[in-house]
Amino acid sequence: MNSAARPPAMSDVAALAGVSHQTVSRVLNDHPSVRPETRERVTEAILQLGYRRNSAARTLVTRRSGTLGVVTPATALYGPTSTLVGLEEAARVVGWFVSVATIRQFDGDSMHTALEHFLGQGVDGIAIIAPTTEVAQAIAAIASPVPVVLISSASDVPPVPHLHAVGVDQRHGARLATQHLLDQGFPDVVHVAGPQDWFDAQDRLAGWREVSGPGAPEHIEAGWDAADGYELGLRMVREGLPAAIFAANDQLALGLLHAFWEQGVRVPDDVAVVGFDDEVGAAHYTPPLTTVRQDFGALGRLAVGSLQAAFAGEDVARQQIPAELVVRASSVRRV
Amino acid sequence: MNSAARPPAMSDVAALAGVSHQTVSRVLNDHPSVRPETRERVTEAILQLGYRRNSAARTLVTRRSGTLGVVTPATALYGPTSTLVGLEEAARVVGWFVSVATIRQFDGDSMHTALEHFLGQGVDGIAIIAPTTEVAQAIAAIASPVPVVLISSASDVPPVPHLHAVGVDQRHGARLATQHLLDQGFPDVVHVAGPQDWFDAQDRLAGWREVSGPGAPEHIEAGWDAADGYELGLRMVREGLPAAIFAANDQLALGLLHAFWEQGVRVPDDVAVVGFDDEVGAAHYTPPLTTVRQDFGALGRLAVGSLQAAFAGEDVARQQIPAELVVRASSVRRV
DNA sequence: GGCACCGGGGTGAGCGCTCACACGGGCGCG
DNA sequence: CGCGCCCGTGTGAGCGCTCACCCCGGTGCC
Repeated sequence: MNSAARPPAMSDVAALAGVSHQTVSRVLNDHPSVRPETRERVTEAILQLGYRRNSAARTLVTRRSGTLGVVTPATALYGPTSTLVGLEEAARVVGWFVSVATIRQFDGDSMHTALEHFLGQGVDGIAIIAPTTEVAQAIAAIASPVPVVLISSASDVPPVPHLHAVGVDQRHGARLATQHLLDQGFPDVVHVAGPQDWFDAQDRLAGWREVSGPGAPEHIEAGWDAADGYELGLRMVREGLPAAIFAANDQLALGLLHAFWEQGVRVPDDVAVVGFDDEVGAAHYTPPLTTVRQDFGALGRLAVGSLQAAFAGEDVARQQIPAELVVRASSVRRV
Repeated sequence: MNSAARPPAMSDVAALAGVSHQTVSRVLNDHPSVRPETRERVTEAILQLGYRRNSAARTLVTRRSGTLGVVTPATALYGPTSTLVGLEEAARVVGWFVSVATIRQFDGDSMHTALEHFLGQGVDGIAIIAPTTEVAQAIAAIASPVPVVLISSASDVPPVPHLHAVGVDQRHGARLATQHLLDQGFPDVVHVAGPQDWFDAQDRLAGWREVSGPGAPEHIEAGWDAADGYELGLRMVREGLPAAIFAANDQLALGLLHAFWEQGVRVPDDVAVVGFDDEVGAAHYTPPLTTVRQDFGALGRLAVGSLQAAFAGEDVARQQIPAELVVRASSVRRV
């Protein structure tokens, strides 16, 4: 075993197969003009030596690393992590590696650090699971030599060169949820909105407003956490319950359900609740939660496709994926 | 602007600063013997040119990519995603990049593909969020030229060179949960176990058995999903309720709570429930769930530390982190 | 028969960096 | 005063690959 010494290089394979290093390269890159028997000889030498192409050398000369950098918030939240998984799978299909950087804060500094991190690494493209307006502004301010795709529903991403944007149509999802509640006969629908510096929160609010109309009550702004929903739920019980609530995500809805259950308020009889995300477990909340599902697999594919288009020099418009309503017990009054 | 042409190289910086490329390299690598004024001149040239060190070239010559490969299941499950986040943060602290590969199945083929993927990329080390025995066996069968750390509670990982293992002490956590229920005065504790090809499930079962003793009723094996817990809960209601249940994860517990709530069984009055994971939202289940929390940040640091030790040639034993019990309403009978 | 052309394959340069080593000058010390 | 040593810096090789180009021999066509 010479395992520890130095991994085999292309020249070693070439020597063993009795060809030039260039022929080995041709075999590796599926170049057509190699005789089948030569190809086979090379392939066997590769196997025998346990040869693996050195990607650093390849990257050095081609100036392409085949790596996609993904910036994601440092949380185990359902949306971002699902998006990450979707991205990884889509990237792998087209032969890209995925490198990850998490950020704790969405300020310009963190974003700048993360981008530098990736650019120094030589990624070919960057995807940013970028929820807040602040992030978007930070991105816009940084001149990236590689294409960047912003994954968010941002309806108003500033038009920056190299900056694409894809997302699930949050507004559409919010319309579905709100309309569903209205269709159930609830006279009006209160919206518990997420932090308004998040695009998703903005768009869910906008979708709700489109359907509920100008006469609807004001929305209530909250965070994303179940604790926020819980506090709010308790306050509602004290100050008066609406007929129906559209919560900006499932965690908020979960907190509301908790508060209502604790206070003896029945859902959906006393108040109907709809969430957003269809988190793992949402089908087993008490009661099972009506919510809006996003196709993160499709989202990942869309993001990757968008980057590929960017490489090809195409100027892709913003692309959106429709959302899907999942109706469960929390919004359907028993007859 | 010559931006599109070719990114500036070390030699460009050197020319601008009036030094040799080697001096630039020394500045970049914080080599002590550079005069402060020279250093400053170089630094300024770097800034002026927007120079970024080409990591491919660096990797090529040093044979170190500074990249950690992480293999993780392709799910948004709380445990794996939290571990991933913990790993990324720990890796970044020591200056490593994190590259991710997700796998859908835990068979040897998938693992082999993922490892080849990383080895071809030239990672310096690999962390495997490796839940099943099958994965561990697959790893053991692959000779990796770089250190591999298995992140799992596996008590019986086969001793393979270069294969380290770290984890949260699942058995300890299970003992805490079970003992807590016994301390509350519940005569016996039924365990709803996870899939027994998962290390975590095995160890949680083992910990439960250690405390509950041989006289305890048989455990019930299930999956990891809330749906499994729900089915089981319904069956328990039909066939007879235990006094207390220790579920192998929070999702199972959530399903149980759902079934019980639906059937009018009160928790914890009729049956107490404890979960495992302390997922986001567990504090707002109905009722709030007593569960076992794992410190994923510490886990990531431990894994990274273990790899660093491997680089240093140390032969590190398996390392475990204690778990922590979080008591909430689902297991505490109201007085 | 001469020439173009194409399949199959080889040669050499160079990507941008680090490493080993060389080199000159100042300083301490015998 | 001479020698050695260290500080600060430069020189050149080479990491393993791809790209541009060259070369040779067989085939088809005028």
